[in-house]
This record gives sequence, structure tokens and C-alpha cells, in this order.
Amino acid sequence: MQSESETSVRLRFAPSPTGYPHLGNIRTALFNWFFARHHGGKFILRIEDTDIARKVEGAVEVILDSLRWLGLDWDEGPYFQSQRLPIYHEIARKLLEEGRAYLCYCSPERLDTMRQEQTKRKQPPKYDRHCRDLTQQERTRLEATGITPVIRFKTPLEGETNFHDLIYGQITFKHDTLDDFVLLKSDSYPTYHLANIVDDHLMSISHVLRAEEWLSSTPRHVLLYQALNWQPPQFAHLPMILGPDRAKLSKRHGATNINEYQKQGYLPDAMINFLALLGWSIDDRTELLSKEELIKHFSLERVGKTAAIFNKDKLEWMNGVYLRKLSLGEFVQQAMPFLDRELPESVRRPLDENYVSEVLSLIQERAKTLAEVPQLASFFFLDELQYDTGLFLKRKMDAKSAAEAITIASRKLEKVATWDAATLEGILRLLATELNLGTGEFFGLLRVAVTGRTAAPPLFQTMAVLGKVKCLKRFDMALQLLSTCL
RNA sequence: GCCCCCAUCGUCUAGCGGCCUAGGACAUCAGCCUUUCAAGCUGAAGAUCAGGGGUCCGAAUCCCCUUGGGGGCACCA
Repeated sequence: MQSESETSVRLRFAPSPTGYPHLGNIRTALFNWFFARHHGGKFILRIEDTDIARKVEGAVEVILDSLRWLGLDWDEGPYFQSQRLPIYHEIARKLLEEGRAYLCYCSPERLDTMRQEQTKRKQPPKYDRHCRDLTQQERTRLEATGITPVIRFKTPLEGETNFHDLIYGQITFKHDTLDDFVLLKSDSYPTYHLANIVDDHLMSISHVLRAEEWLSSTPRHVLLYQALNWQPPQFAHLPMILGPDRAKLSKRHGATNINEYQKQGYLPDAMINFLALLGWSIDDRTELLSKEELIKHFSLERVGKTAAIFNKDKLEWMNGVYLRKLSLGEFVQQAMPFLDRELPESVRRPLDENYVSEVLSLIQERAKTLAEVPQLASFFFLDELQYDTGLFLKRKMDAKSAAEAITIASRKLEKVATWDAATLEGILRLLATELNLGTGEFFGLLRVAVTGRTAAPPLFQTMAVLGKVKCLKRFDMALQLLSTCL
């Protein structure tokens, strides 16, 4: 019994190209994908491009790219609803002929003033069913005007619709709170309600996982399935992802589009892991899960009902974990495009891969995102550092003794033959003792000279990677600067 | 205004009647490690389980009310 139903598991992700996919959209795609893969079913991609006015150029490509980036592969599609118009027309006509729908000639202006008045009277804005029961005479008169009518669904006036949601349970809507919604627009495109259920049926979708914002339109969909004598799919509404202000995710929340996270240097697997935990959990402690583990353990029973607020701090932490888990080779490969793009033009291209690799071995555990890498590593690549005098003088030493310490260190280092971290450490530790300086103080001073900053990777490794020539040159530059402070 | 949904630390969450004097993670703070930063380790603080009624021997867990939050109410999806 189980295996029989497993073979017919068909999920779909059905975005509309009216914008770029945001975290909520992607989370929905992800859960659909998890569910399909968990059950060995199919994952279908369908583009719901029925709103020509709001269509955003290039959005489809961004959607596909985002899914590819995350590794959410699909088995069918993408189907485009704009290419299936005749199908919707046929169904709409059928509904019309069977008396389950009707032509409506009301102008947008009339509908608008109607709604305004309803709102003013604190009534729920609903279509007043003006055209639902037109006489034959009225109909012919309106047809003669040349107005292109829309097709509206004839919602039952009484009774109620129940359905079972896999996550929210039994849901009931009274028919008198619904109105006669539009099925086919006057531009001959179907509305979401029509196109969505027609395609879900025709594509044999078994489970509809979508955001909770759709919960209140589900009775309409159920009514449509009934009118067409079709078996509705199983519905599972997913809790919303909200912005920090607890409102629906939108542009004003800053980075919400998934491609921005790609640009900021988040890893697909970290993104997936993080998003999976927004509304779903495996147990009371496990946080880090691979894609494979997520597929294996995903279950609707463990999806919660409460909206989640997107918490960027945790995403950053998780991305850092994933970054550190990468092999050095993988990390270099991932970070290279960021370095190439962000490092100043003065840095010679192409970047030397061996050198980059040595540098990044010191950066890897310090980066939370790939976008931070160029900034963390820049001093390894620049010829001249922009020193901030304050960083030298902030220390306990005055400019004179600082310059002396650097001079002595520089002289000593000039004679070093084997330039590696261990050798450098031996020499400089000894020197610190000789100079009667604390290691923190002495190494800190040298760090500023070598890197131009107070926070950097370990000094000796940094110097080893940088090489003798560059280090000595930086000592000179630091001394020059210090001499102006004397 | 009407309809629907939801309600555990700041945030993500565990909890599906007794294991809870409520567990984990992020963030925060402190200590350790240490040449700085990061990472790591240890610890602290942080939720009278929104409030009030029930049910029950026993409730964060079940029921009702209140409050709060969210979503929907287009020829948008």
C-alpha cells in the first residue's frame, strides 16, 4: 500500500516571474523538493506567468539559476502557463456551459467604487454578484456594448467547505464569506485560481506544499475541484517566513532575494541547511545536516505551524561552519571569483593560484562569508599598505622605541636564510627577550608593520606566506612612516 | 470591517498528559587557550511555556474565553 502511493508522489514548485525568488519562495521549493526526493517521487517546475502586467524581464532565468545553484534539480518542466492558454479556455468554457461559472461585464471602475463603499461601510470587500443572474435581455444588451467580459466562478451561496491540511489540520470556510472570484481575465489569461488547479490536476500533482498565505484561497480551489469533478491533491501549507519586523518578507527587508545571498558568498549547502530549519526540525539538538540527511529525514509531521523570523546571525554562523568544512582546494575554488572581483585593479591578474592557496589557508577559518575574503586577505596582495599611524602609536611604546624595535628586527631578519614560520618564530621570540619586550607588545608591533592592521592571521605564518622581500619592504615602509612622527 | 491561522528564552526550535525545578542552537557575557583576530573548549545569563478559566490524581502539552501577532479579502500571484 505504501509503495503504491509512493510511486505517484508528484510535487511541484510553481513560482510566478513577477520578481526574483526570495527566501520564502526558496524555502517552499526546498520543502517540495525534500518531500519529492524523500518519497522517490517527481519534482516538477512550473512557471505561473499569467500576469503579463507584472511580469519581470529575466525573472525566469533568475529562478532557474537559483534552483540550479542550490542543486534543486527538477524532473519535469519548466512548464509555462502562458503556453497553455487553450487548456484554461476549454475548462472555463466547460464551467460556463455547466452553469458553474458566468460572464461578468462589470467594469474595473464599478468594482473599484463598489469596494470603496463597502470598506467605508466597514463591510468586507466582496464582489456583489451583479452579473450572476443577468436576464437574457440584459446579457444581449451588454454583449452589444463590446465589453470583453471576465468569467467568474459561481460560488455556492450557502453551506461550507472543509478540507484537511497536512500541517494545519481540519479547516472550514463558510461559503458566505467567499465571493465569485474571477477565473478568466479579460485579457484571456487565467487567474491563479484557475490555472493552478487545472495544471495541478493535469500534471497529477499529489501534494501541494505552498506558503500559508494561500490557506484562505484553498476553499476556492477545493470548490473548483468539486465543480470539475476532480480529486483535489493533498494540501500542506507551510508556515510563513517573516522579516525582523514580523511582517511578510518584502524588498524593504533588505536582502531577501536568494541571489543576493549567492553574491554575498553564502554556500548553497549552508543556505539549504539553514532554510530547512526554518519551520522544520529533526530533533531537539541536531542543527547541521547535509542535503542527503535532510532528504532522508524530511517529514511533514515535523513541520511546525508558527511563522519564523529570519535570523541572519545564525545563517552567518552556519555559513562559517560550512566554509571551514571545505577542503582548502574547494575553499580556494569558491573564493577565487570573489578575490578576482574585489581585489583592487593594481593587483596583477591572473592571481597566482599557489600563492592564493597559501593565503587562504590562513583566511579560511576567519571568514563567515566568501564576500569577506578579499577584505580579510587584501594585505597579502597589495604592494603598498595604507598605514594608520594611530595603530603604531596606540601601543604603549612611543614612536622612537617602536622604530628601534622594528629596525633591529629588520636587520636580524635580513640574514635569515630559511624563511618559514618556525624559524621566524624562533628568532623573533629570542629577540623579544633580548629587547626585553613582551611578546604581545613586540609581535603586535610587527603585525601592524607587516599587515597594516591589529587583527590578522598569526604573525609568523603570515610572514612566511608573504615572503622575505615583501616583509622587509614593509618594515622599511613602516619605519619611514614612524620617522615622520619623531 | 469580515474570514482563516498561529502563540515555549531576543531569534530558530525540542516538547505531541507525568522523563520539564522546560532541552538544544544562534546572538550576548565571562573564563580558558593564545602574539592579535578567528576557531575551539568551559561556564553564565536568558522563557512564571501570552493571560484567565476549566478537564484531569497530574497540563507547556486537552477544551473554552481574552489578548497579541500573522495571513487573506484584486480582471496579483
